[in-house]
Amino acid sequence: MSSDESRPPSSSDRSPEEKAQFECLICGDRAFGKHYGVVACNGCKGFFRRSVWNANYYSCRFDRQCEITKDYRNICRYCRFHKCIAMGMNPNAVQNERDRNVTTKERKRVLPEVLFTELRGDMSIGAPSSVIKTDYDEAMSPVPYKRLIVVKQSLSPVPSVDAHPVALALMDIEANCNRQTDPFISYDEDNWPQLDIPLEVAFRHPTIVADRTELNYKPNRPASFSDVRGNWRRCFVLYVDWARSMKEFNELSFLDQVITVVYRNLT
Amino acid sequence: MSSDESRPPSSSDRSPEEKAQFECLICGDRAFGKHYGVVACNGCKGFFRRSVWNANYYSCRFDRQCEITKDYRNICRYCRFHKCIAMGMNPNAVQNERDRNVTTKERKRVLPEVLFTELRGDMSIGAPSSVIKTDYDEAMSPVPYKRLIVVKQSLSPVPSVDAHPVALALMDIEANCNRQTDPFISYDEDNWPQLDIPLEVAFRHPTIVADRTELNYKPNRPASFSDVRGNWRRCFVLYVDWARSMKEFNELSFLDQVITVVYRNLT
DNA sequence: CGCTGTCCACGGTCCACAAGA
DNA sequence: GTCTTGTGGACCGTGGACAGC
Ligand SMILES: [Zn+2]
Ligand SMILES: [Zn+2]
Ligand SMILES: [Zn+2]
Ligand SMILES: [Zn+2]
Repeated sequence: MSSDESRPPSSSDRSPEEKAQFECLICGDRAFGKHYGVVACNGCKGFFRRSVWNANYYSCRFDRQCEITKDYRNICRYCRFHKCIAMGMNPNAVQNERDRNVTTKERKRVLPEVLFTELRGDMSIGAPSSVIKTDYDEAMSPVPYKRLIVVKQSLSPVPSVDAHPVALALMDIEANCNRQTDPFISYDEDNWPQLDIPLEVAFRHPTIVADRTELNYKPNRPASFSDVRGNWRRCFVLYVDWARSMKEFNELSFLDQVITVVYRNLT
Repeated sequence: MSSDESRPPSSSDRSPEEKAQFECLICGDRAFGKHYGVVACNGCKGFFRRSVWNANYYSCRFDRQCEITKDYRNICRYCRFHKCIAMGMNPNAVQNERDRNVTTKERKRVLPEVLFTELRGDMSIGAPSSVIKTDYDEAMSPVPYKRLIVVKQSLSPVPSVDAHPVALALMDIEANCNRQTDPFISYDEDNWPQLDIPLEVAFRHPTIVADRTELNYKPNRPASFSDVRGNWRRCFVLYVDWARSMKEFNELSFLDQVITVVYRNLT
């Protein structure tokens, strides 16, 4: 996670006067310790937690390169959240809601307890239209925590993307999803970061997984493992775009189910 | 999780690599040994200790049936603490900062041969109003450790609850205390668990002692030993409810004293 | 209202130590 | 003496509450 810092990054002193202070890796504000794996200030800590919890879709009004500093960190939530991820903040470290404390007046918060199904065995899905027919009531079985996990070493044989039904299905998806690209590409194609994030977070912030690079289905060379992984991640974003475009017609939990059906946990 | 570990539940290996792991009886998290008499994880261990120490009143926001699992164990303190008790965690094994030297025998004492009989003939207490008048400065005498002990075998003859002044006094207590019932009854009436807990803990978490079943003072049959014990436990909860309802007017220590005056330790 | 961030209570990991075996 | 076992406690990083914006 964190490379060997010259100093131990744990906030050793809680003594009131001389508490060791560090610099928030996100915004540069002063920090007193690690949060979700990263030396961060309290503001970025709370922001990250709320971002993981709340069902907000962030978008950047500018060119996705907003600089995040102490004074301007609230200008763009999209770029702030992406910097949190880029700096290594771990969404899995965000825990569940806890018991409330007695001192409060009754406050109501609706936490959508999204459950995902576990898909075992082969990834045998058809076109998206057939996926939609999946009975998701049955799929609501209590498997509490699904994650989207992408590791760098792809060891098992991976079928060619071009021949896979997923890829075939993708080609039928709406053309505007296919055409959707991002103006600013943040990931180096040969050096994708590893990911291990809750599927829900990935669904809500798909560009964490991959940038919307231009899609190209024509084969031009034998695919390497890196190619396959990159394609897979790009396809995930494409699927999410597609699913989100039907958001008006479906329940959110249902869409989560669709995503879950498509991508199974690779652990 | 270590599922197939069918070894005796003493954490034999502390060796770094293959330390034997068990499953916390409370939440299912991995555990390395017994805590307070029960195979439990470190989290439940600390939670139980703090619950016995701190002056917190837990309450369940839901229906008192919250499932306690690793991921969701912090959602309801009430149900977590009750599960600790139900699984056999022994509050007496929680030591105090002061008297640290508790013998292992004391810690491992499950439920000794100590007999409880509070409903003896000479327990002449009057109505609660008279109890309030008790000089509690005198009662403040250093009696550090009171226990509420209920064992299953009630051997000595016990007078009928209906004729006892305790029962008579209860009938004068506020009607809303009488009417207070719990939506979910967890104890099987014919199979109460034995109890041996500090009185303070019982005072703070009365539903450990008994559920708030509907009260009925009318005699309809000769009371069995089981009936008397059940009534006594139910009455204890009623008394605690009553005492707590006057919390605004009295010091907590005073209330503890009241309870202590009413129920004395027979160890 | 809704989001932000300060501040605080508490959760859980890890360790020293004490009592037995 | 060593080893096992289970304490309390320090510690850091969680979430909660609430005021401010
Ligand atoms: Zn920051
Ligand atoms: Zn931006
Ligand atoms: Zn546990
Ligand atoms: Zn509960």
